[in-house]
Amino acid sequence: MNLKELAKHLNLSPTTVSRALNGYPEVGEATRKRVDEEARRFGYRPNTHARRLATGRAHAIGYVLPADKSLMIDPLFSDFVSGATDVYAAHGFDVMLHAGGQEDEISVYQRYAQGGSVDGVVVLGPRLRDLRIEALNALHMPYVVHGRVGGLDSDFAWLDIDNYGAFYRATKLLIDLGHRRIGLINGLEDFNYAHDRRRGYEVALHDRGLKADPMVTSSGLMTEENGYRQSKRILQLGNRPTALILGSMLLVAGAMRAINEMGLIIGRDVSLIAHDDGLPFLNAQSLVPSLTTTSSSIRAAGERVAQLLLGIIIDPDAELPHELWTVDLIVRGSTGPAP
Amino acid sequence: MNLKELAKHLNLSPTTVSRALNGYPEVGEATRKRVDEEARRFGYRPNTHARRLATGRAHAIGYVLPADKSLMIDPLFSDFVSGATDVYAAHGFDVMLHAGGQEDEISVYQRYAQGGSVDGVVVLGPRLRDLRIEALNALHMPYVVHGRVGGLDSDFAWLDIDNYGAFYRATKLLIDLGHRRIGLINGLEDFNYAHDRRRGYEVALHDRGLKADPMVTSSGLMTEENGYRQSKRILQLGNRPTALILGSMLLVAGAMRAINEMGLIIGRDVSLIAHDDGLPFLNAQSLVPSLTTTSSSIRAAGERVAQLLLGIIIDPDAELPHELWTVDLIVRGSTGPAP
DNA sequence: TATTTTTACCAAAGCGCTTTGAACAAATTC
DNA sequence: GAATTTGTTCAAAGCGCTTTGGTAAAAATA
Repeated sequence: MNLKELAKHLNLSPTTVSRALNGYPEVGEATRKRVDEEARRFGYRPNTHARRLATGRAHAIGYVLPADKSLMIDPLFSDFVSGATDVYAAHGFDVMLHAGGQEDEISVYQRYAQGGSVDGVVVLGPRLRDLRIEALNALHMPYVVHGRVGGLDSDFAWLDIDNYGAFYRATKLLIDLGHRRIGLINGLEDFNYAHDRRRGYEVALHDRGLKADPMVTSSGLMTEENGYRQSKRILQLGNRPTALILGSMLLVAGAMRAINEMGLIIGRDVSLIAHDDGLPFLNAQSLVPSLTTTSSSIRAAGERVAQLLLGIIIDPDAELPHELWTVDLIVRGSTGPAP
Repeated sequence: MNLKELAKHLNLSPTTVSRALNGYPEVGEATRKRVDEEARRFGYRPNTHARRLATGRAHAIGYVLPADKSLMIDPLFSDFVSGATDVYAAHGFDVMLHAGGQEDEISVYQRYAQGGSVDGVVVLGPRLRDLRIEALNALHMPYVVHGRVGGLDSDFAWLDIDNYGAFYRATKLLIDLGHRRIGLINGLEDFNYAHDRRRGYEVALHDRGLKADPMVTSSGLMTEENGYRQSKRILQLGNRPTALILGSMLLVAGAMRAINEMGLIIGRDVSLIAHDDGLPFLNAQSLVPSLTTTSSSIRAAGERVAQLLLGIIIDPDAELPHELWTVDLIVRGSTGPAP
């Protein structure tokens, strides 16, 4: 069942039916109701591609995951996007996904732009110097960055959490508890978020007259295994830290394993603070002892990014949004006074 | 730059240019080369929607995640789909994603079908009785199920791993090692894969004259927390099992926490076998002791499902594929003789 | 040389929708 | 009562591509 058939069935022109369904004012109330009813009765849906061709709008958003599998933003992605698809669907937008392929992200963007496949994209996991931003600008493709990119002159739309502030406060909390030697098990510091976190950590130490010892920090993949390895390495040092700050719950899983294995007690021998993205499968509160965290819902961020992106697509003249979310520091049982 | 402009620039008709680019035979070698070169030079890409409207093919595949967040197939999804997008891209297909929305899956399928948005869908996480299959049949929408659905008369395309066999062999291995009381921490048994695993477990026990004690089994979300809770509950029983079989690595993370907390030694006091989907962030081999697993790459499965789906889309008359993958039982350090 | 086949190209129709410009009737204003 | 405005409707063009049904020139056949 297509528009023409529906129109013929209703004894109306396709024009009128199209307008009735799309809520244009120049159509009588009676006919509008009649059209709506029959359309529903026949289960009529306009052909997506015809509509897109006619309007010039793709009504789709692109999510392109990095080609390099080792970058591992994966475990977060499902949650990040699951909040978003509902927002898009409410506006009649689809989500197109390209994940971990051979083709690099910028090529995918070019393909999207030239084929008119999407009206905008979400940029995930921005690096310190990220070529994607300038590529997207050149393509005139609307986008919102989840995170920020340093060292760029041009303005761009972003939503980020205050990674700097979060780790600053986490470090400060530990210092206030008497810890003087604090380890950091960070994500890959090529990523802006991890870079910001380290800065927060270092500045907090410096503000209290302490200095960061590279021996007790690390930057790497946020896997359970790496959490285990790094925390073990750091806690086996002669002058071992009394506290660790970790970039993700997966790192914590590994760290707890190492700590248990070494016979140390969390919250007594070694305090732990980690960043918690609110992933449903790894709960900070239910750990024993429950975990002190810097918390921010990645799902909520995904949802909000979707709204922001729709905003700049619908009104291209609107100012580019910048949102910096403060991060909750939730003190639970894994942090205690320095031994 | 569109076809017409490119054609004018080349002093050719749009017809010829289109045919040249799409590899049709009725075009001279010299002109073909000329067209290809100029197209590349101008970065010409056919408009996706125009092509789709003209051909009647969406050149897109739909992935619809369950609306119910509690079902938690999420942590696997990124990996499952990341293997697939490359396969699709190689055939010029896009991936459309709808995740965790208010709208139930069948409604999304209807929307896809009526709007012609996708040429096929992948059905994820099939339940014991799954209404999606019949809905898709009614819509004449090609699909491949990752997993199987019981109790259906109609034939359908699927790729599944041998969950029954995997847990049968895992259980048998433990029995052979002298274990007589073996716990099972399973996924939600509303899912077919978890149902099959329990069957494998129960039949293996039965074959050796043992019977499953409901007290030492559980069926629930595959979260770290649930792994912790259930293993703790089961291991605190008066007559405690000497081995546990677990449905996922996340459950293992929780179980290890419980086991450490109770002062038990893995591989000595309690043996562990878990199913490993090969998620990059949680590595079975690197645990201490390394974990005995039933292993199957969810990424490889995702890739293969993509190939199968493309197969039945490209040739609708082809027979519906059914692939049952055997699961590797990899014996490592977490399994030992019963104490 | 005359006829058929092949090769290389093109004009035009069509995919299903939206949107522009026009038309007609009814309601309002002068 | 004539002129204008308003409210509803429609015919037709157009979005950018593919594809059908040609045609003219070149090559092969008779």
